[in-house]
Amino acid sequence: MGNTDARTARSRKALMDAGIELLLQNPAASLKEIAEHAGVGRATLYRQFESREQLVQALAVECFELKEQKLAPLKDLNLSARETLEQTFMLLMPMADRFHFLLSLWNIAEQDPEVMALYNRQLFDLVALVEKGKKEGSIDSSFDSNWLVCLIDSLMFSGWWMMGNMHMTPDVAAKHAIKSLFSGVG
Amino acid sequence: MGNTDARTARSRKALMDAGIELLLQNPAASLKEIAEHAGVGRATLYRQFESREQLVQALAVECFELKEQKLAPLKDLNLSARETLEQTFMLLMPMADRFHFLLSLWNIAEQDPEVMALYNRQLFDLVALVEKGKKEGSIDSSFDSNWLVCLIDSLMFSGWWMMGNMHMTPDVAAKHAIKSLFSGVG
DNA sequence: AACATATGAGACACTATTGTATCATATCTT
DNA sequence: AAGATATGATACAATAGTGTCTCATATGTT
Repeated sequence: MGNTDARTARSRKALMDAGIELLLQNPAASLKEIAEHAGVGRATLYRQFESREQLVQALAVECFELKEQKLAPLKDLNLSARETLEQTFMLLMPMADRFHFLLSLWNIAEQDPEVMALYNRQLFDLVALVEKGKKEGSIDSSFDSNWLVCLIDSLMFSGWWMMGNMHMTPDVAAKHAIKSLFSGVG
Repeated sequence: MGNTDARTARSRKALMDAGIELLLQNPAASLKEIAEHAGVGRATLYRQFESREQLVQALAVECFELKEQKLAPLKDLNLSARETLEQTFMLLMPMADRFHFLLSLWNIAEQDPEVMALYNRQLFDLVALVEKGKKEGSIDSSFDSNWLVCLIDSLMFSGWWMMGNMHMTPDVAAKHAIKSLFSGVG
C-alpha cells in the first residue's frame, strides 16, 4: 500500500506544507494557489488528493499525528499529571499554528471519520490526564473537566497569537501558559 | 446620511443576522445562501453591500459596536480593575460567538480601516484595564500585558466552545473564566 | 542502460459564484 | 390617497474554481 516513489513523496510533502501555510492565512485559498505555492503542477495535486476536502482532512490527520508523535516520549516517563501537562505545553507550543489550522477548518475536518477518531482519542487522553491531576491534588476538583480541557486548548491559542503577533518564542509562551493555568494571574 | 426607509432597515438587519449565523458555521457560505436564509432577494443584498468583503466588514463593525454598547454601563461605575474585568466577562460571554466570528473571518475583517480602528481602540482599553489591575495589585505584574489581554480573549473562546458544545450557560462560562483567570486551576 | 512512472503543461467541460440590469409589484412616507 | 422607493424575480454576462484527460518529458527504479 502507499506509493513509495520518491517523486510522489516529495510533491506530497510540498503540497501539504503549502496547504498548511496558505490555508492558515486564508482558509479559502484555491487549490491552484496551493499547487503554485508548492511549486507543483495543479494536476499533481489532484493525483494526490481527490478534492479540497480530502486535502484539508489529510492535513488535519497530519496535525494530530504530529501531536501524538511529539507527546510520545512523555508516555514512558511516568510523570505526575502536573509535570505531564507542563511538558505538554513545552512540546506542543511550537506547533500551535497547527491547532489554529484545525480550528479554522474544523467544519471541513470534522466530516472525516479518521479525523474524528483521532480527535476523540486525544480528547479522551486529555480528560484522563486532567482527572489524574484532580486525584493528585494538583488541579482543583471543582472545575468541570471539559472546561479544563478547553482551557488548555485555548492557552495554546493564546500562545499562537502571541508568537504570531508579538514575537513571543514558543518557550516563553509555554511558560506563560503553564503559570497562567495553574496559578492564575491574580 | 443613511437610508431611513423601514424596508431597508428591516432587510439589512435580516441580512446581517443571517450573515453572522451562516458565516459562523461556514466561513465560505455564499451570498446566495445568506440572502435566502435572510428571506431576502439576492439583489437586495447587493444593494446594501457592494461585495462579500463589505458584508463581512460591516458585520465585524457591528460586533465591535455591540461589544462597546454592552460594556458602556461599566464606564460610570468606577469599579476596581478586577471588578470591571469580572463584569466584562459576565456582560460579554453571551456574545462570545461574535468573537469567534471575528476570529474566523479576521483575514477579511482586518482589511477594513474602520474595523482596525475599533479593534485598536478596544485593545488599548483592555491593556489599560489590565495595567490598572497591576497597579491595584489584583493582577500579577510579572505577566506581559499583551499576554494578559490575549488570555482574556482566549477565555472568551473557551466559553464559546463550552456553550456551543457542552451546553454551558453564559453565566456559568463567565464564572469559570473569572475563576480560572484570577486563581488558576491548580 | 533500460524500463517504469510521476510530473508539468495545457486543453476541456462543467459548475458555482459574483455582480449588474430591468421591471412589475409591494410597501413605506408624507 | 398619491407619490416615492425598496423589493423580488429574473435574466444576463463575466469570472473563478473544480475536476478530468492527454501527452511529451523528466525523474526515479531496477
